[in-house]
Amino acid sequence: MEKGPLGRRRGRGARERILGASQQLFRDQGINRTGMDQLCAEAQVSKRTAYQHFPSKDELVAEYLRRFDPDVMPGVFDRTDLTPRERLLAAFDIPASTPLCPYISAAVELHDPQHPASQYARDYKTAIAARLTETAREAGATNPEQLGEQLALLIDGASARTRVLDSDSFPTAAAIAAVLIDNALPAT
Amino acid sequence: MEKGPLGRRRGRGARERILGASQQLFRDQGINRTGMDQLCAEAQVSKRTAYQHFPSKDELVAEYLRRFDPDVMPGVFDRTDLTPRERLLAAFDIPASTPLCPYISAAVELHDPQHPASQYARDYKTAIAARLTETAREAGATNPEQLGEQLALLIDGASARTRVLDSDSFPTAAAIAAVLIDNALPAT
DNA sequence: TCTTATATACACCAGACTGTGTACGTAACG
DNA sequence: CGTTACGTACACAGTCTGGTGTATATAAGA
Repeated sequence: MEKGPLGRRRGRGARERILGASQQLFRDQGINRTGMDQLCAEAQVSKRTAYQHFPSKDELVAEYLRRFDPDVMPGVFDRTDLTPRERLLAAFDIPASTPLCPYISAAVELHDPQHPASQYARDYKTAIAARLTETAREAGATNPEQLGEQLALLIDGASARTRVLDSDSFPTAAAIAAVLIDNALPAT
Repeated sequence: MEKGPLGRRRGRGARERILGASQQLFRDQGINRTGMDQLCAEAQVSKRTAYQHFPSKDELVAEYLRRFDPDVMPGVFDRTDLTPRERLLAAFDIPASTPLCPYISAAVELHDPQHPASQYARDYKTAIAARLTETAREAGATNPEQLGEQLALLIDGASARTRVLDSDSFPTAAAIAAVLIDNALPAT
């Protein structure tokens, strides 16, 4: 078995299997309803091994959230085939695969702003708002910070509402976004 | 002890104390993190009594949500001293007392659309949207249903974002609401 | 080869959880 | 008064939880 560019992955990759199972189970069942026994069974990893990689479940949850960025909004902001305005709207084209932004879920389930994972949740939310702001600036918005923050709020609103009502709310959010963007751009 | 208009309240009102403690603890700590032992201690009720009033914790949670309506947005929609437009905006004047809409919290924590309480959560969300729609119609919006749904989404977005970021997002939502309302009203 | 890190199987712990069984008060109401 | 419904105290069952101890296998790297 070849070793990767980093010194890691010498064993059989138990750590990655654990994180993979975490993504699936934490999203499908929630964090609190997923026990370590079930998680280890799903990952085909002994419980002892899991606790050799992660000192506690809380730390595993934190790492699960830290690893999440690549999956959400994968290339929306990097699509050069779209105008900045189209890129802002593309952020609302979510194929209903996401049951609920896992960061909102985690913040509710953990219920403790001091939890190591809660910090990652805030960081991620801030990062998304920053990218929206950046794109808004490219689009020529008069107040990019405001527009970015507003669009971020729309995304979270659609996520939450989709979860509670069990029906897709992103189209509604996209409609609002279109209005806001048109209002924020001086003239086209 | 006089008996009320209904045949109820013959005893010493354990049921009301239980529901009162539920409101406080479920909101402050979350549902899953609040055990029945703690809840009964807070309500100064024996655990046996609690289970004589509610067949299970799940049913207690359902009743807790069912009883919630009066507390949220108490008289916003009934304030005759405000114009319909002002009433729509007043819905975003939330004094940061609400940590997170308990219905969103419950939907995330329970994590089961079949749960008896999840139905109440959907009902409540629908009711709020309906009242917003109604007020939007009074205000003369061209598409009241759309505006009502949009404003409801803003409230949920502000709730969720306030929770995750630990900072008040309702002003942002109010700003969006003002834009949407102005856009939806033909002319003033 | 031998050493060392990684993973495994499996039993086990202490605590929290929801929910119940039992026997006992006590206030209301006829 | 006595009856009846409500409430109490307390122990306990059964289960799940996160987390650990121990002894053993296996593959990588020297």
